[in-house]
This record gives sequence, C-alpha cells and structure tokens, in this order.
Amino acid sequence: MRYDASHKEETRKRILASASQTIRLKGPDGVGVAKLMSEAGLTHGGFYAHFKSKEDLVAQTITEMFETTLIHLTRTLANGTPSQGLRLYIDLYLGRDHRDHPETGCPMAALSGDVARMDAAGKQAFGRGLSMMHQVITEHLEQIEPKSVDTASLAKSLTSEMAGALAMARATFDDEQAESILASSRRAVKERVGLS
Amino acid sequence: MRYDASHKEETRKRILASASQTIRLKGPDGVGVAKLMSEAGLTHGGFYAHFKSKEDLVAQTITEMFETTLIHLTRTLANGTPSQGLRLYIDLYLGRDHRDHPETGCPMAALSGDVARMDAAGKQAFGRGLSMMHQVITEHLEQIEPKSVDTASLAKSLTSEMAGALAMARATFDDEQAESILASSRRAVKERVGLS
DNA sequence: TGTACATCAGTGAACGCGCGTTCACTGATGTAC
DNA sequence: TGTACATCAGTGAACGCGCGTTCACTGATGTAC
Repeated sequence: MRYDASHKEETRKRILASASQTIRLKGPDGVGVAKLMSEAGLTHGGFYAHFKSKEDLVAQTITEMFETTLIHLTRTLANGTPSQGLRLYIDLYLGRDHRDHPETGCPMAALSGDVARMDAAGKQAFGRGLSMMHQVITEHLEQIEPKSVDTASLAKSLTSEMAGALAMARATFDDEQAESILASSRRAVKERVGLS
Repeated sequence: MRYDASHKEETRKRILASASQTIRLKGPDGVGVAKLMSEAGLTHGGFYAHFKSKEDLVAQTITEMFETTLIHLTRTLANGTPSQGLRLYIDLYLGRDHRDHPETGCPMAALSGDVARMDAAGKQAFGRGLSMMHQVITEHLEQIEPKSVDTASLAKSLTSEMAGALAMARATFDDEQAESILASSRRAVKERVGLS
C-alpha cells in the first residue's frame, strides 16, 4: 500500500474536488465525512490524515471553488473584445444552466449564507475569493470604461447583484419567477456597464 | 392542563416566532427540534401536535419571516416623502446593524442558499415572500419615478443586489471588506433610483 | 543479490452524541347527567 | 349542586440512525545491511 511521493497530495486534491461539488449541491451540513470520502473512493477513517477537521475541509474547498471559478471567469472575459467577454460572462452567470447547476457554479451564490454562520477559517477563505473576483472584474471594467468614477466600487456592486439574483432564482419553486429575476438582472447589469 | 380555545394557536405562534430567529441565526440545519421547542418553553415531544415535520416548521417560519419583514419594509418606506423613505430603507438594509443581526433581518439574505436545497414547500414559501417584496418595492418606485420603463424589473434587480450585498458582507471575516461591499451597493442602489 | 525492517496511506470497528420522530401517558378543566 | 367522564396540550422515555472523530491495525514497497 505504499505509494509514491505525490500520491497523498493527489488523493487530497481528489477529495477536495469531489467535496467541492457535493458541498455546493447539498450544503456543508448536508453531507457527512463518510459520504465525502466514499465519493472520492476512500473510507472515512483516512479523512484525518488529510484534514484537521470537517470545518478545515470545508474552508479548503471554498478556496478550491474560487480558484476554479476565477479561471472560468478569466477565460470567459477573454472571449472577443472586453465588452463581448463581459456580456458573455453576464449571460452565462445569470443563465438557466448556472441556476440549475450549483455544484459547478459560483460559490458566492451557493454558500454565502452558510459561510456567514462559520467561524474565521471559512470566512477568510470566502473573503479572499470574493476579493479576487472583485479585482478581476474591476480590471476588466477598466478596459471597457476607463473614465468610470470608481470602477472598484462598481465591480463590487455588480458582483453582489449577480450573486444575489442567482441565489434568489434558485430559492423559488416557480420557474417563471426565477427566470424573471435572472432576466431583470441580466438587463440591469448590462445597462450599468454600458452594454445595452 | 386543559387550556382555552386560543391557547394552542398562541403556542404555535410562539414556537414560530422564536424558531424564525434561531433558524436565521444558525441555519435550518444548525438547530434541532428539541432546542427550538425549549426556546419556546416547551419539551420536544409536543412539536408534532403543531407541525407535520421539521421541514414543515421551516417552511412556516419562512412565511413568518417575510410577513414581519414586509411590515418593516412598508413602515420604513412610509417615512417622509417616497424618496426619503426609500433612502432610509436602503441605508438600514445595507447597514452595519442589519449585517450583524441576521436573526431579525431579511430572510432573502439569510436563507436563500438553504432554501435552494429544500423541496417544494420551503421554496414556495420563499417565492411567495420574494414576490411580495418585489411588489411593494415596485409600487414604491412608481411613486418616485413614474416614467421608468420597467419598474417591476428594476425592483427585482435592486432587491437582488441588496440581498446579495448583505449576504457577501456577512460571509467575510474582514470588517473593512464587508463595509466596502455594503458601501458600494448603498451608493449604486441610490444612484439607480435617482437618489444620488 | 537476498533478507529484515521501517514507513505510512488507507482501513474499518468503535466512541459518544444529537438528530427527527413516535407514543403511552399526565392532569387540569369543560361537559354530561 | 355534585360527581364521573371526555378532552387534549403538553410531557418525557425511547427508537434507529448518521454524525464527527479516534485508533489499532494492514500490507505494499522503499531502504539498510
């Protein structure tokens, strides 16, 4: 059973990758350690060789989620001109596919409520991710409207609206209502960045 | 131990009132039935005389929360002129006090993530509340800018931004970052409704 | 080259605990006679 | 008016279960001699 030097790290990454999906889907309190380990093809006993506690795992998955989300954000924004890239990101973020797939989607919309109830580690991971999202969007906005009074402030406001709209759309049973919430923010966000 | 006709209903309301606070504070999965009952001065066994299941209780508390929130919204908007009322509501909603007290605050910011993972009853209660919030804000916006192209759409967009900003502010450990997120949306929301 | 031993990622039984839910019971009071 | 009984909100013991965490163990392989 002895493995090469990188094996343990690979296993840790595998646990994180599957946990980050299940946690977004069921919530941090919606899955147990045993389930998370079995999804990674392991038994629960080995968990504590990789993580200090379940809380630690959750904080680490939050970091993971934001890393993946940031890569996706950067790639999407790079499609076509800065304006085209931004339009695409807005449509994807506030689209039906994203609404229906929290497991691979933005952690801001999926987990902010849970993180608000966590202690330091989780909030710090979330805050770091949030700050990177804001930064990437701020820099992108500067390419589009270099004269905006406060691009950083606009980036935060837009991010909050998008995450909020997605969270609201997911929290209603009425499909039409959900779509109308997303459509309202799709329109408003585009208008606010001069894409109307 | 026999009580008058209204006693049972009063007890139910008392359970709902204390549960609605604890559930916003700890999350639906963060408190058990026994704790919720003891907070209402009762023992856990009596729970099922009032509610079909814990899920049922959670759905009913969501309705409760929105009712209280709507009363508060309506009262706040009625302060001074329509513009003054709206300004006050924005400042209170996106203020430090609201951020620090989810237990008496807006259910949209506190519970949307959890509701997204619930089944029909919870989502329906949330969707109904959301729809009433949108309606009250739409009607208020019409008093301020009767010429806006689509007041209902604007109301939804603003609501999403405010709920999103509050949720983000609560999910970071860094006080300055949280304040900056709230400040960005305070400014943006006011600007969007012509209160700058 | 062949043997003995150390390493350590992963296993699985076990822990105490709190969960949601059920149910036989209590006992104060309203109602029937 | 006085007694027997029905009602039913609330009690508390008990249920099976899954939770997070601990720990003695396994066993394939690298290393020492």
